[in-house]
Amino acid sequence: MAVRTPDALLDAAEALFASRGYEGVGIREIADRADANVASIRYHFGGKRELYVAMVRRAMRHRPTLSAWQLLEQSPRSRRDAATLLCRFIRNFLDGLLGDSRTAVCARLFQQEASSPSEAIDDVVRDFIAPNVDALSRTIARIDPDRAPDEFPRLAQFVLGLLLHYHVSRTFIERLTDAPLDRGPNRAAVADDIARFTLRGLRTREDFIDRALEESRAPATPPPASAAPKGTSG
Amino acid sequence: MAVRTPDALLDAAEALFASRGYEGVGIREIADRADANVASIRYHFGGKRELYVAMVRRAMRHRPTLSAWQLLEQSPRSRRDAATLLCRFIRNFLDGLLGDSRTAVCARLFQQEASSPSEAIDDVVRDFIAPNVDALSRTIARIDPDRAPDEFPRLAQFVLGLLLHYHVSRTFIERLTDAPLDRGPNRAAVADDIARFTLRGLRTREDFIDRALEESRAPATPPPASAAPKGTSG
DNA sequence: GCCTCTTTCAATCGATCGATTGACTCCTCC
DNA sequence: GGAGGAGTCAATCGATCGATTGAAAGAGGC
Repeated sequence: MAVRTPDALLDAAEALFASRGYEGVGIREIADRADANVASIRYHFGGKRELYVAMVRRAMRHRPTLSAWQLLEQSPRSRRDAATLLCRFIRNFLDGLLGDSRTAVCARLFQQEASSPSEAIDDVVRDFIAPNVDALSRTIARIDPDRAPDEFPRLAQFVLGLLLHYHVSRTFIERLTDAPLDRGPNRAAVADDIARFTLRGLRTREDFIDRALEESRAPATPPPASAAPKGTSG
Repeated sequence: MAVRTPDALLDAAEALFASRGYEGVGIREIADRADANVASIRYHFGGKRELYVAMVRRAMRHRPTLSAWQLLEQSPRSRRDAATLLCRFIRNFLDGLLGDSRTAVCARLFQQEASSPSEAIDDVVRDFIAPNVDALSRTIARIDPDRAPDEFPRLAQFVLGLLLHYHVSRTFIERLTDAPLDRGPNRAAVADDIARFTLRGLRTREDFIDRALEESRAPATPPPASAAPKGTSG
């Protein structure tokens, strides 16, 4: 057998719960998708509820592997570098959010936990939201440092709000504009506009904004020199 | 009898579906809350699904009565007036969203329709989202007119994203900051920061921002003189 | 071979779901 | 007073829900 039953159940539960919600999915469908027996859910997890909580916890623990958030682990050395990094993050995050990646799944679970919290909500905050808001706050502090320290988390929420809106309200936005967010050109234009709007909100000089947007389109590392910023395990 | 059974069913359905979702509520609970019999749902609407759709349609048709959106029916005569109006709208909208008003119910239904659309989604777009985005776009066009016309709807989405984020992610934001958004001071601070962030994103002059925020705290009509801008039916 | 522990499986549990029935009450019109 | 439609009601339908059972299958130790 390729994967053990508990993992297969968690995978199936993640896909189904994320797309149709807790009440919208029955344990039989989960078991079928996982090629397992219904009773295996009770055997391995205790019940439907416990499976859901375990699935959310696991999904949130996978946060460090999401590429957009990895970007924010860098420490930009100047305001301009920080602005470039933020542009890169915004584009990367939006790509993950509107594509079919794990970011979208996380966002959907995030949304469900927000509207009806489960026992896993503490894990969602601790393992996912708090670290991400921290990292975003730090980058923002580099861009617009002349603020009281307690302002940065709120500004981080603003950036998150702008981005998540295109996930939460995607159905409506696509219906209003008749422009699908699936493909590249429209999505890239949205990312650019969000970046511009955000940098202006962070009091970035106009010429910095243009340069940051341009530099953020370069492939990998922000400036040519300096040590490689990779901090992941491998 | 105070209200007719169909209205009582719609009222009960609105409260229950908005808070727990379509799958999370049974028709018996709806009927109980409405002091009606289960069979009355089938008799008056045809079934659970039809009741839900009728409820959403009715809720969206009540949009013009939401106070924040009424504000945007004004036509500000200057950029500064427009900025003041936007500040007022942001504060008013956030108050409705985080309070217990009909705005919050609409937002919750909006959210559910976005994540799993029903047959009522066209009505949501036509009766609620499109007019509101239009009104917001027009105000934004007054504040930052030197843009291509197709940019304004997107900027309106940005404002909506910033605001709705405090509804969608409210659970997490309150847990992160340990500051409840129920009462006034914190909520007002959030509204001020959103307004400042937005106006900067709309390239408003800094001295205009300060004055707009200050003026927006005045009670009713923006400037002292001029005709009363009320355009509602009554 | 035999015992033990883990895991899987078909079958079934009681509860609840939305839908539906047929009798009953109430009001109106003739 | 009686016919007829509108609306309400308790009761029940089959289906599905999550939970649970006991037997069967597999793996490892002796």
